[in-house]
Amino acid sequence: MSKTTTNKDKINEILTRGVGEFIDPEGIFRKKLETSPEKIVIKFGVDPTRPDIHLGHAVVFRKLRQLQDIGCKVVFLIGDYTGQIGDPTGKSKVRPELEQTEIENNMKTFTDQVGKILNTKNKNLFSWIRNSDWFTAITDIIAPVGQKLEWVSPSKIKISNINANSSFGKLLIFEKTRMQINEAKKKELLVITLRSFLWSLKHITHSRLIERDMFKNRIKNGEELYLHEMMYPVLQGIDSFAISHIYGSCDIEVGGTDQTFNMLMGRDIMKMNKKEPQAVLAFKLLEGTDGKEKMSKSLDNYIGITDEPIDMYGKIMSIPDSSIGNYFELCTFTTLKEVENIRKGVINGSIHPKEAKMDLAKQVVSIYHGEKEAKQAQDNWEKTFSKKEIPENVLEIKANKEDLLVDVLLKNKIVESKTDFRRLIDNGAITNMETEIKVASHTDRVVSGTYRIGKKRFCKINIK
RNA sequence: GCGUCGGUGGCAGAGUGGUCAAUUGCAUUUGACUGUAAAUCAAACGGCUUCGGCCUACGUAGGUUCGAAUCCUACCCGGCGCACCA
Repeated sequence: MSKTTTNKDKINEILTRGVGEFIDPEGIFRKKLETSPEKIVIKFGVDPTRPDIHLGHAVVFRKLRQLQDIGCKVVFLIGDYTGQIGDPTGKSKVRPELEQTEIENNMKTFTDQVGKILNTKNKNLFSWIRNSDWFTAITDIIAPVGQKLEWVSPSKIKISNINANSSFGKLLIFEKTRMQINEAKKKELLVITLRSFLWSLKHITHSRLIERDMFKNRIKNGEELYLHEMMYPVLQGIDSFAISHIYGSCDIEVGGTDQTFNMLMGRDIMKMNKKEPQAVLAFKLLEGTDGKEKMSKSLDNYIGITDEPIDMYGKIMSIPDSSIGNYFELCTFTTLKEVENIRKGVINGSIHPKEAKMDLAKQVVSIYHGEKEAKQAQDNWEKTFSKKEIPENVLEIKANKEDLLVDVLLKNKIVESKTDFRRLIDNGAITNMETEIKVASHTDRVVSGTYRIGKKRFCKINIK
């Protein structure tokens, strides 16, 4: 097989696996990907408030990694400015300096996590920028009261004691905090003013906006539709234009299928600004461990990529059978052909769903923690749940022998409250695994040993 | 701005003076069955308790009453309708 064919296969896989929609009408993106991938800039929008990454996000990141591997550059777009508008409190003030450090800290933990999947070190392959960089107006800047600045001109002339909230002070802060100058080394600033914003709006019709399903449904149900919500797709589109301007191009935007409309809006806005419109790659959404809703932190049905191997393994084992196929497709490297076989096998009964899930869990844990850890997690899982033995790595707790069991468990946050503890006792949910005796009284003193609380909670109590 | 309806436990949503820690559904927890799956069945689901009770909760603050989620007053927030608009 020649090199080009291998690449074509790879590219095909990238553009189809787990993909809900791929929009590239003129085939420009595909062609560029085949001929000069190192010139490609990929935009990915990141919510600044959500630093914990789960397998659902990982689907996209893994895809981005594959694109990096053939030379594409990934740009994270932090929607900090647009995030503030959506913020219901509406009280957050723009304090660029504070925010800059805060966001940089967030991004640090974020890139640390993402770094498990993506290459976030190589500047040719990775960069990030926040959209407040071009949306913030100088007058938006509010410095802490009384803050003073000093300015040194190119000819070494010093001006001290500048009131940070004066126009000049704001200008200095503005200039100093623009990432497009500091990071992307642009000489001229791109700033979206009301004028340029309205100019963009001039090209977008009402009917174009309400094509969006979500908007349509709201209108149909007689629900409210606020103007700022309608502006979101426009702002997101302007982001694409901005990235194109700052990084030279913005060839494709990736996101979940729920973002398709917004991402398409970027094409319109780029066209009207005489930029090459981005392609759009929308991913199927991964369902959570409940198998119903999409994976999200707020629904508590997520599997974090930094979850301990044992937890990760266990959570995957608890997904419903109907999700096995999707998880294989979206979370592993198993070939699509093989995934199809597994899907069919599980349905017609030739593959035991439990076996399929164990394979799945092991593969996923391997990706994030390595094969050795995955093997251990599997052994531990089998030992604990198939053979009902005491698991490894149980939380160990020290206690005094006159302590009550309730207090020990409560102190270590294993039970929520004393009442919670009573309920568990009444239901026979707490067992000493060594003596195999169920704890029957609310007022028992601690006995050393390993306890099982319900199905999933374990702890080992050592008496001092 | 005027009118009107409403704000209840994680969510949805009953309750309109005492029997209300508050019907019900979803979610959650536990037990049974299993493959720690789903489905199903059973139970629990504010906190503390010497198991008698006690304390805290129905937007916020007051008031009426022996007694308030329920009535009154003010305020805050939201939906809907009407009007107005540089």
